[in-house]
Amino acid sequence: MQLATWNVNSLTVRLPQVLDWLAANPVDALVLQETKTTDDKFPREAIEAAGYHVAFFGQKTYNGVALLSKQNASQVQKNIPNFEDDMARVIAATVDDMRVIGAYFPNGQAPDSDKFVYKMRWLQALREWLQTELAQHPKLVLMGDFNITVDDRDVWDPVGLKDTIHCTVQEREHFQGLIDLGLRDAFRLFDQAEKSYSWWDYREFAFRRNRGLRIDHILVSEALVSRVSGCVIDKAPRKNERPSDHTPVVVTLG
DNA sequence: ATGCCTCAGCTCCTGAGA
Repeated sequence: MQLATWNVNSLTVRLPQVLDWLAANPVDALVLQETKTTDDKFPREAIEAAGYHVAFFGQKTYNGVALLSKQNASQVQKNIPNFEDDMARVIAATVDDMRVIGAYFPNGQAPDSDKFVYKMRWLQALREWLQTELAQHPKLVLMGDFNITVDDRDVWDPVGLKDTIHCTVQEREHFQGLIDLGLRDAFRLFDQAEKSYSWWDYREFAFRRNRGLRIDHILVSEALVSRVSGCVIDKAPRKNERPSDHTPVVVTLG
């Protein structure tokens, strides 16, 4: 079984790439972030025609998430319960025997901004909700665009970007808070190439120069760790014409 | 360079992304 996450930066623009990628990588579930489309315009038919069930939760212009799955998804949850939020950032569902959560974490903009304050509040609410989710669903996968680098290995220039957005101590403490709930960073369960990233700026030939960040993650609960047989970043879609700035991350479970 | 790309939209500029 394979699960994947991809921030597509507009599903309207990237739908053909998503369908092509699924044809080549028929994963059992795929969560998307930054669909940037309202639910009435969501391309449900095209995705169902590709053999996937789909649950989605969007808004105009910004944010928006979706969960595609070969098996039917039940108990669909949109956003964090009991956390007031204007933004469509979370979609969760039960697929097979697993709770699958796709999330688009707030960007945060800058450590001294109001958006950073919101990011901290959102992270705290996510952690509290996940604690209850884990109690109900010990087999749980949290994946998406975290907008957090876990440590300096995830940063192309850790000196120059020290304490900047995605690299602050506060963000990393929140990431560790998720780990402390009993989750593991699937990518680091395995030996990986140095300078492995999941996002590259569109500017300054950042992809070609591999000036990137690893901010897209897949966390698996302890109950699933023994089943995880691999986790890779698929850089191929970043080489497409009109690529997303993010590329998919894929985990394989036995 | 508060820039460099890319996307959406109250679209020919602006806000946001990371």
